[in-house]
Amino acid sequence: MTTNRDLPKAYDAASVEADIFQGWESSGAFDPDRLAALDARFADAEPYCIVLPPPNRTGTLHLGHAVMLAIEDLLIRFHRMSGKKTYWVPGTDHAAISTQVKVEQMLIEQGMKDPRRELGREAFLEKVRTFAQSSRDTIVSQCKAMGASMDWSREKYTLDEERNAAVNEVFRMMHEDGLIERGFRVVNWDPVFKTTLSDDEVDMKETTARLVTFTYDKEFPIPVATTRPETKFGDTAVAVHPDDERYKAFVGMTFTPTFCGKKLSITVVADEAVDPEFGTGAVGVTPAHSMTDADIAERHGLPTVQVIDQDACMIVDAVGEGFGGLTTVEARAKIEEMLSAAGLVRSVEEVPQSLPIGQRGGAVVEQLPMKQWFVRVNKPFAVRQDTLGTWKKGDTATLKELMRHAVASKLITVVPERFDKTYFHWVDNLRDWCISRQIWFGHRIPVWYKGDETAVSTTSPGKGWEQDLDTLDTWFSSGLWTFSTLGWPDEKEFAKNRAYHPTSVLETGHDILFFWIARMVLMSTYALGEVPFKDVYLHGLVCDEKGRKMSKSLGNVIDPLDMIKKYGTDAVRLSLVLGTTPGQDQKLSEEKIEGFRNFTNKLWNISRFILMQIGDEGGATSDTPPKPVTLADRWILARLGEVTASITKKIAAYELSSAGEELRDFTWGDLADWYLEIAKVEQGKEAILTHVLKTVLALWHPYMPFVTEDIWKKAGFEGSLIVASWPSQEARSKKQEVGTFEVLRDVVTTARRLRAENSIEPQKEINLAIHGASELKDQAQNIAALCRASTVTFADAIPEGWGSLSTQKGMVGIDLADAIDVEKEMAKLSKEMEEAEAYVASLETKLGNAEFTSKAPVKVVETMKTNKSEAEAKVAALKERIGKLE
RNA sequence: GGACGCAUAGCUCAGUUGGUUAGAGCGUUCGGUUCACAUCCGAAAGGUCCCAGGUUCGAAUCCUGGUGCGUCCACCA
Repeated sequence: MTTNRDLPKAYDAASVEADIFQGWESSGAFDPDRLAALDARFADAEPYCIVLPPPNRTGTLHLGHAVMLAIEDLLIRFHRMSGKKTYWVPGTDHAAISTQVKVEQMLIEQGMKDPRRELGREAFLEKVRTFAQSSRDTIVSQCKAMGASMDWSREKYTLDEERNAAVNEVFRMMHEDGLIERGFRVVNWDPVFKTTLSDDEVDMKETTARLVTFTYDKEFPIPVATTRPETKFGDTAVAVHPDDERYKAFVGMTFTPTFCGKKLSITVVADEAVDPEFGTGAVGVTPAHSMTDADIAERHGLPTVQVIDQDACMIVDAVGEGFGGLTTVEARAKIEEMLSAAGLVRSVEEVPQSLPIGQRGGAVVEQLPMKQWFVRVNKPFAVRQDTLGTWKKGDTATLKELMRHAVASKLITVVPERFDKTYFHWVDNLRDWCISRQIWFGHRIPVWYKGDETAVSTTSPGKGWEQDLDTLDTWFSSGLWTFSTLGWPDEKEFAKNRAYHPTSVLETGHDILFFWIARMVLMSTYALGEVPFKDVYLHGLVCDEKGRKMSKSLGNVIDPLDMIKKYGTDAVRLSLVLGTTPGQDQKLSEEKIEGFRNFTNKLWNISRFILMQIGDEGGATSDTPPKPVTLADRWILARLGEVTASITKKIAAYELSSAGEELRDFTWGDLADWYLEIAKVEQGKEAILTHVLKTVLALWHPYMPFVTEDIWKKAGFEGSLIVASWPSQEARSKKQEVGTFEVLRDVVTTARRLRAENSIEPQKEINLAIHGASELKDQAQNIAALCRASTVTFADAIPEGWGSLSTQKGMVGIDLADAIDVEKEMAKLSKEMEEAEAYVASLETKLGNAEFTSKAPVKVVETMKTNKSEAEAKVAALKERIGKLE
């Protein structure tokens, strides 16, 4: 074996990462079917599968994606090392409207006025496809830069042929089951992009509006209030609360007022939805332009009159003279003017209002009645197969019930758990899902019409059939992602991958719970009768150091690639995983990344030191832990076992941050600061050092794959770390060893403090006396080295004239060559004694309390007793010392 | 309007079923040319665990109420 164990002084991530990644990829470690060729233990291994939440092909990856990749890669690497056959499915999302809008805006910036009209459907789509392709290339290279160990040879795309087959099949099935229907209903309409939007694609923007209270005409008895006077041409009723005494007499009556030159037919209806406290307690009902009004209209069988068209203009035929063709805003002003002139306005006030805004383009969304395709979430249907262990084939259920049950039954576990509630709330309030879009980029609605749309087909279209021009909501295809990527509906292909579904975990940002997670549950429970994943892990959003969302307009965006170049991928990954909590938004600063760059370098130097100790020939490479010789050996091996067991448990429980922090504290605080320092004194530790290094590199690998793999190779360890075995968690209950070592630490730290307090030059060697830690008698050599002492004596008392400090249960002293300030020394010791006595007293009180000793667990009482005797020993030592000084 | 989250050292955050004297990183101060590392080493200072009650032998932790900040959902015309 040729090794090059002379590492440079500092780790240089940029110079090695690309090669390391290349090595992994070509080795086949990312491909579940090639793992067995790398290590036999994968041959009949349990499957572990994550589907990558496919990034949108709208540009480049941001820190949110980086978090996702860091966490998923961590989980994949952990499970791969643990011996699972890991399959991380990569892919991208066409993101229909987002991508189309983006390209449209780019073309407009390049000088086109109306790109869609100018280019036509095919030429425009070609532009979109070109953009999507280049975006995809960028995304793939960014994923690789993050070290993501997914198999790009199996890449999927939400808009490729196989996924289209899945989309068409699910559509066909749902249509057959009556779950997808075409209907004339009020939908969200974006008048700028000229497409419908789902409820989830509409945001509410806080503004103020003029609330006008008026009557339709002089004779109409009930005043109503509105912020949208222009829609009032479409009013077909006035609704009041059933218990409202003011209006009871009018309920059931129909009036025919003339509103701004147009004759209306207004029926007064009683409906629970009306709040009698608000405004006049009466609502003008406009079924065509409000979903809530549409609901009221349905309950009372009221007609619908549309007054606004798809350009957000008034419809000529439906409105009063002079209004046809005006925009809604123009019409609004004109109506208020006319009402006012006619003396019909009771009051006008500014009120806060939430305006519906299209999530992508920012246009004010109109609610219009249109003929569209809907997924019926509340409609009972006969399930196609045994479902979720609860419904037998043929049983009746609704999609909403399936969605609810998947999580309520704990078939899916959500981390953090509290998002259950959010999910249930969303599911319970879900309305039918409008899935047809009037944009061009996306899956075509798989429906063909003949004649005057009288004949409809969802399968093979013949001659004379025309396909629906609309496309599907992008979430329809992403909802199928967990199984469409595994080959469904192709039976042969899906059979090959069957063991991977349900996938192991779905990891994504909590902001996407409704859009995506819920829809995957819907699709999977419907089409397969099973959940799409067993666990859901939701990470928080990445904000800037002030807690603000990163955005281009604020100029606070941190580009992951910049950070990777500057600090290395491992540092970026650590900064995104450690110091975070699932579901909790995190603040990220460049300083944080820098701190973790320092840690990667620390690990590098720990390795460098160990490799120098081992030398080119030395060091056992056997996996069985070597025999410890000294206290420090026993301690480090015990701690290593403890830490391995603990972080294994934590990672399995998704406590990724905590596990990483524990490992960091061990690596830096135990291994580097103590064990390696002692190794400089106690020679001949090649075997243990090698074992510890191998174990630590393996434990760190899921978190920081590059530096660990680099060291592994340079150390000449066998094979590739990516497929090395996860360290065994052999239980090592060596509590007493750990305890004794803690005493050593305490003594050394106290002696160092004593040095610092007395301003003893660092190079100067001291004489050290230790009182009350006789178990350390065989550690004199280590203590001497760690404290820079020329002599170490274990004494019953600290000699007079020496400086001293108390330890946990005794004292240490150093020879100050009679340069001691007795008064100062006394003051210091008295203070220490006071504190120690107070502590003893408080413990005495507690231990003297019969209620405490009888009710508290034995363990707690025992620890307290130990503490008390230690503190008492300390007090005794202090007392003696003070006595001497006096 | 509803739901959820957060509030602990100057800053960012841990604190896992309630249990010793509440921790870490960064920052600060002091000291360092110790042959792995100054991207480092040693030491120190720094806390009314948001407030008020309650439960308990015992509360940062559980309960009630309040305050401040944030997120999501709904939305009153």
